[in-house]
Amino acid sequence: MTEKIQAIRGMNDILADETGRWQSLEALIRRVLEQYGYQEIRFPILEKTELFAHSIGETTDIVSKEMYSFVDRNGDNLTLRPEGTAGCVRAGLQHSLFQTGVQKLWYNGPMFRRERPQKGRLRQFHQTGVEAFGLPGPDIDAELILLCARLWRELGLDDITLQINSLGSAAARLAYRNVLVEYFTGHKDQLDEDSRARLERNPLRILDSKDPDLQNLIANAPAMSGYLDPESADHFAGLQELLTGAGVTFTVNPRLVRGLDYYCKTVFEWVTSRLGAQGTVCAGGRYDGMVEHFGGKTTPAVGFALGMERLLELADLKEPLDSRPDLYFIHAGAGSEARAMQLAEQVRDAHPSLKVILHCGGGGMKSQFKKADRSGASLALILAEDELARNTVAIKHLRRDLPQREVAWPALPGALSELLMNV
RNA sequence: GUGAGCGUAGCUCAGUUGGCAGAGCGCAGGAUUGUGGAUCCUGUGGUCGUGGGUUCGAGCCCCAUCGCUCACCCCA
Repeated sequence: MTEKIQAIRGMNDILADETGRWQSLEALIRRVLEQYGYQEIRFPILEKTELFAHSIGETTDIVSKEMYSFVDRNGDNLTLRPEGTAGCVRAGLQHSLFQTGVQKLWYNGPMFRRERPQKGRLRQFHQTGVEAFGLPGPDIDAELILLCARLWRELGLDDITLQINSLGSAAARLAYRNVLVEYFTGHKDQLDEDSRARLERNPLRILDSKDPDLQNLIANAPAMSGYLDPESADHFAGLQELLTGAGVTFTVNPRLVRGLDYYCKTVFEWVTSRLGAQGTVCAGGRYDGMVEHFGGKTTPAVGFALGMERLLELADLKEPLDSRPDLYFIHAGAGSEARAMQLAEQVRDAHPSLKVILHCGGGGMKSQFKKADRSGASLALILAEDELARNTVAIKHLRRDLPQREVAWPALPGALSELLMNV
């Protein structure tokens, strides 16, 4: 047997019976973002590998083992984007967006990471990202968090909790890093294999470990809060004040460090316990150094990303409006098909918002009625020998107990207006 | 990359100590030659994931392999 062709592992199809829920989620998010004055930006799925390596960090798991990278025909190293922030910054830089003051941007689309798929984690997954450039204060951090809180409210999600932390300035982070290395080196015998490797490459991540044997050691580790530079400490205090004032409840989690290297100062994560092992629905933070790092002028920046698949699993979303057709046009007998097609076009001209299915594929009246019923249409239009001879169309109610009518062809659009106004 | 569980019809799943591969749903047709839904009848459906082994005989036992799922790791 020839092997059935299959999608790549972890890259799922979203079929027609699911796209309605996607559309309503996307529409809701778009509406809220526009409410806050954010504008959509679109940038490529493919970028030069160095863009991600230099922003996310060479030693992070994403860059070191999870990227879909390949060599282009001209020798360029290209990578399917594992996240959106880097591409957004690149686009902003390339088009001098950061010269003109504040930019509040959002984007939505597929991201790619070559991990082992599991619940809430795919190799191609979808994120909505929101980024704000040019604002240094905690006010914008708070606005982003309030925006998220509004989304959860609108989605009817009340079991997502907020965790925040501050990583401090680059210098403070470096100082803290040294303290941590010293501490963990002193307890090297207690560390597991992964954590020992991280001691060299990314010691902050040890704080994130879920290994139960390490929890005691981690709990006693020196906390970042003790090493914050004054400016970052003020910023963090300011953020907490704003959140409290806005009535947002949060937990300060001193071990929240996030997996991407570019974060500084504020980091935050919205978490649920309803999703198994992948409980993070939304996460982000401040990355003041990135624009400058790529050659732009010093530009403060904050952003976050939403995991669309994870959100879809949580939210009880309805199909947008009614996906069922309004009319199902049945026709039979010589000459009926061309005439029905003509009439269907006239109905579509007169009523652009109606869904009109013209029966295709032949078959008897009985089977056409069956299909009309299964389509969910509220009305059937019938054009067979009798009607054709009389220059009329019959209109039959499929959902209500009302008598069948017969109207002359020119009167069809008008008759439909009447009927649909009564529905 | 590591570990565990699961692969039988388009879908959901039965399948006894190893003995003729099944049901429901769906789809198609009919009972009713121009009228759907409820009911009844008929039909359509499969290299039992794949390859090997044990056996007179394998969906079932053994080995390998691929795929899916969940978890670790990590992350949205």
